[in-house]
Amino acid sequence: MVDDRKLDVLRAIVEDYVATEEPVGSKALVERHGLGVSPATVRNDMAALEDEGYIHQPHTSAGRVPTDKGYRLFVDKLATLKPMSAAERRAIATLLDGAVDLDDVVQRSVRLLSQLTRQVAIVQYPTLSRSTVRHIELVSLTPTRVMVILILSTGRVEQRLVELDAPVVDSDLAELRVAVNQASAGVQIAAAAAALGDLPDGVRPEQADSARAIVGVLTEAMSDHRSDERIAVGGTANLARYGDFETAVRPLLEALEEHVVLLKLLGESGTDALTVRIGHEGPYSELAATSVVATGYGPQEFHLGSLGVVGPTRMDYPGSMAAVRAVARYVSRILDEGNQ
Amino acid sequence: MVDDRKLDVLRAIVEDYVATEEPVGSKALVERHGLGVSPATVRNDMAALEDEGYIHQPHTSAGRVPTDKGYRLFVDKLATLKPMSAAERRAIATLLDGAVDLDDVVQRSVRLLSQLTRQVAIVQYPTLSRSTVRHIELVSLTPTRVMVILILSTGRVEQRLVELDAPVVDSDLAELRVAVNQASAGVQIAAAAAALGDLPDGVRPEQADSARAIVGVLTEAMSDHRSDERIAVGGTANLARYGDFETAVRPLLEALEEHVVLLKLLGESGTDALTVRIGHEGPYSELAATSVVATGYGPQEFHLGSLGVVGPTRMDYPGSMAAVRAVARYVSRILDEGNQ
DNA sequence: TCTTGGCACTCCGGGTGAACGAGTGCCAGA
DNA sequence: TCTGGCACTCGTTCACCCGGAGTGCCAAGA
Repeated sequence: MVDDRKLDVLRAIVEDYVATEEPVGSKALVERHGLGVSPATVRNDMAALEDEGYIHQPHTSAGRVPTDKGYRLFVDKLATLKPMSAAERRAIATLLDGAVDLDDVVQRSVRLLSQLTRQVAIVQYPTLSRSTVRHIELVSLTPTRVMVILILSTGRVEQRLVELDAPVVDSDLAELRVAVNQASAGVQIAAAAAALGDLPDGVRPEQADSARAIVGVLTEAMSDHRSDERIAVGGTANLARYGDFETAVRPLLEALEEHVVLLKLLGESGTDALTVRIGHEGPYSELAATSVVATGYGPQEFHLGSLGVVGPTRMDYPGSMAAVRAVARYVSRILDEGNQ
Repeated sequence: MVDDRKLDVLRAIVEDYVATEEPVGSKALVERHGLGVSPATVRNDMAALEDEGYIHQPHTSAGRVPTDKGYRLFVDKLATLKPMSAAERRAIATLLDGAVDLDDVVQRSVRLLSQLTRQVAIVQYPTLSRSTVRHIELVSLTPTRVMVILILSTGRVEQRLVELDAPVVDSDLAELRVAVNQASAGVQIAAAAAALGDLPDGVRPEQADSARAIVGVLTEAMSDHRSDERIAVGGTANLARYGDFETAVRPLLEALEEHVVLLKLLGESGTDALTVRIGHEGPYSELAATSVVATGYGPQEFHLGSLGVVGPTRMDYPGSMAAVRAVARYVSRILDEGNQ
């Protein structure tokens, strides 16, 4: 049974442990929180909580430390998101409003998130796959060299250089430009890639080769999932605050190098809900000592990417959750504005 | 006086200390290197080297450790660049040749450099300021919205969105496109920005407002030094190998967050020479325990940016220097090819 | 004059053991 | 059901000691 006072005790343990980084004992607990009972009573509750697996004793006659299960209960039942202060809201607004392009939005978000939470922040660039084609531009640099520029609805711009076997004149290029834009403007990129594939058959035979080369590059750029894997990381210096280097810092540092790992951590779930993954709940056993607070972002239920923070299981969940949600909302709003 | 044998002793001390990370004593020295003299002789030499400030004793009755001055002498006089192995050369070639665009070149270079040296690698993106304008493209998205795309000789592409007060028809836009390209194509961007500034006066009055808006955005993009400060960092996980967290790892981790600091570390000197900055020789007293091996890159004496590695003063200088130089050369070559 | 073996000395690092104290579990009484 | 008391556990800290690596110096040899 989990009665109210035991929950209070658990909450107090989590809060104290997060603050002090040291196992917390019964006496300190009643002193620092106003639970109106004696240490002995708290001890009984602690024993019960330990039986049920919510807390754990590093060794006999040490204080208690929350287990992953304990944090989970705390997050699910006990934590109320810390509201952002007015100053923090202002900081978010002014910093993000100053962004000049998509890259800048992402860079600033990472920085912001890591400063707000004093944790390591990760932000996934908006994925290509869900966005639509806004415009395609063909620029002839020399008669046999064409720069292909693909502009997407998220504001992302991809450019590729194409070498043609035969020279192409400007008027032909203009025709092609119209054709590719007709085939793909406003269309989701998977569909656009398919539509473009058929295009070379429809053009005049003299143009077919050039068209094929250009369309080839375009479809490749559209299906290039390399850019789906792009991720920005910030706040690594916050790792310095962690105590145990070997079990907590080193594996995380290694994980941060591997963007594939980070993507998995963020959870490609595609859901926009705020999710908290605690210690062993995550996919990597080496990262059993770290938790992830993440959420999707994107205008109106439209999942473009994820962002979040990673840190030790002993982290300030209410604060991190609030910050992650606030930043995600703001980023979503900005992307929406740029899209109208 | 610094005779030959003393130099040999210094070299041996540096090599051993770098390998073992422990102060090296006279006995171990004669055993591991084939200096044909007795420990006692070596001790005399060590005492002399210490008097001259090249090595240092952490405490009485400990072995010797090179000082910054000692490393400096080692790098200047004693180190011969370790030639890259065939496998390493191949790895550089295949990895970098696979890059699809400028961003990719930079990303791959960081990765490569950090793997080759097992250190933290930093690569500066090619600066705008030294490059020339290859092409400017104006794309009308809606009648009052124009996407301005600036393509530079380095392959960098900058895009900006412009909101016009009055709608502009496609033929006018085409005229403008010709005008801006005539004014700036092939010109270094500082000069191009100046030339563009006069352009709005020369166009038909109806177009003047649109021209002003577009030129404004262009010149802003050209003089935007934000992108000059872009830097890629990789191999942070290699920090985990360092011993002393507080003095070596933490300050470096903090520095890595500050791209301005990194730029200063790389040395905006503008020179293409391979430079080694050892410990206190650098601009930051907090980083007295770290060294930087860096060089500029760019096609034929044309400095586009810098790249290098940072690590503890106790690092493998010959190996790092060779790797940095090899990668810089390869990157330069690739940028040159893309530029023809 | 340089090199070498010998020797006394220094000092770090690791290991041991005792005192301490924080924290616990349990029990009896309110 | 809560509380105060009490015996017990066990990690932490400190002093202390000892071994070993390494040194500086000296006197003798090349």
